[in-house]
Amino acid sequence: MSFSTKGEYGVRLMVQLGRHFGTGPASLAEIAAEEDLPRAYLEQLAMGLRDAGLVVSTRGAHGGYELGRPPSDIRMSEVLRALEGPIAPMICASDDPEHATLCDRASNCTVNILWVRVRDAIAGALEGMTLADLVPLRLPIDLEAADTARTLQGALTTS
Amino acid sequence: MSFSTKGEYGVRLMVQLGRHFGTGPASLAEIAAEEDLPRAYLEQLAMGLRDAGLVVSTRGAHGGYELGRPPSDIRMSEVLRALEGPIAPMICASDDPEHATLCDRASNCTVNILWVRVRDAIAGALEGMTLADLVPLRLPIDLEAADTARTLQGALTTS
DNA sequence: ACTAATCCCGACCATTCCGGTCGGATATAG
DNA sequence: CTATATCCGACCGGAATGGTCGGGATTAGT
Repeated sequence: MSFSTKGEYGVRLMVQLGRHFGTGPASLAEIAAEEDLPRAYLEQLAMGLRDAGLVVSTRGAHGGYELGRPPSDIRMSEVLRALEGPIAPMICASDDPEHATLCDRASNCTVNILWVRVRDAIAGALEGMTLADLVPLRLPIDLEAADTARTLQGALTTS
Repeated sequence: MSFSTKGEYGVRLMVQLGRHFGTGPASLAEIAAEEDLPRAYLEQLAMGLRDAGLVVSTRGAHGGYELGRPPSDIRMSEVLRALEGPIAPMICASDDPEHATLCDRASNCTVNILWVRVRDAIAGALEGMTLADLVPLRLPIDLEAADTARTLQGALTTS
């Protein structure tokens, strides 16, 4: 169970764009250096994010990418959907109705409800965070988040 | 974002074993036929589940596999960990402390908290279900589960 | 003892996916 | 005109993984 590195790199790209927010377009070369990621590969990801409307591109000299909206207005669920497609821990439990393929053995398939629950859990976690939560370098929010995570986990394991 | 088919097939295997619970060992050939899965491949999965102590094997004629514990005593988190290894949406956010590799750029990495939250959400969802929830063919519990899922989703999207 | 059924297990194959590269077209600032 | 960007399709190599094969060990029934 894991996200692809497309997701990882893409999120890191978005975070950097978040840090540059308001200062005009940032070139991919710049960001590739900051995050130590392959520039050519970031191009692919940036184009996907642009097609999803999350990012605006400016071509030519002094061009680059910038966020289309303030970071606090970008839910992480949107970001990962743009990068990795519909959230679907299993083919038969996809976000996207278009993409969902019914179990061919729907009669026997009681398993589906498991994947659906997992999917909703993931979607919920992603829905609950915005890019703004990830932009700051390290602030009190770090500890705070760790705390809430810990209490959440506690609540779950004791239930 | 998805589980491997190892997870899918393995869960279906476990569900079948759950249905055979109490009636002695079930052969893989039998289960392969019931679920229309490749028998040779199920062997690999069954052995992993056996090593994890979730199933017990009996060799020889009329042998097979059976659950080591009643279905209601088997958390789905255990099953998927046995099948797919530690729950880790990202390498830097693994369940297993052994397996976790720290971000090399821990200073910059505010992203980690995102993956940790997702991981906890997944683990929570899996922890909250047992094999017994998946065994019944289709009973009232189906509708009930669908209902709770729907309300859960509602709670999440409105939060 | 013989046989059939079954797990056990390692070696192996084939393919798909995906991270990543390259090269060139297009656009723009200076 | 040139330097700097994005843009975009074609391509590559390797890893992961779904899946197969064959043979050995073990046991039940006869």
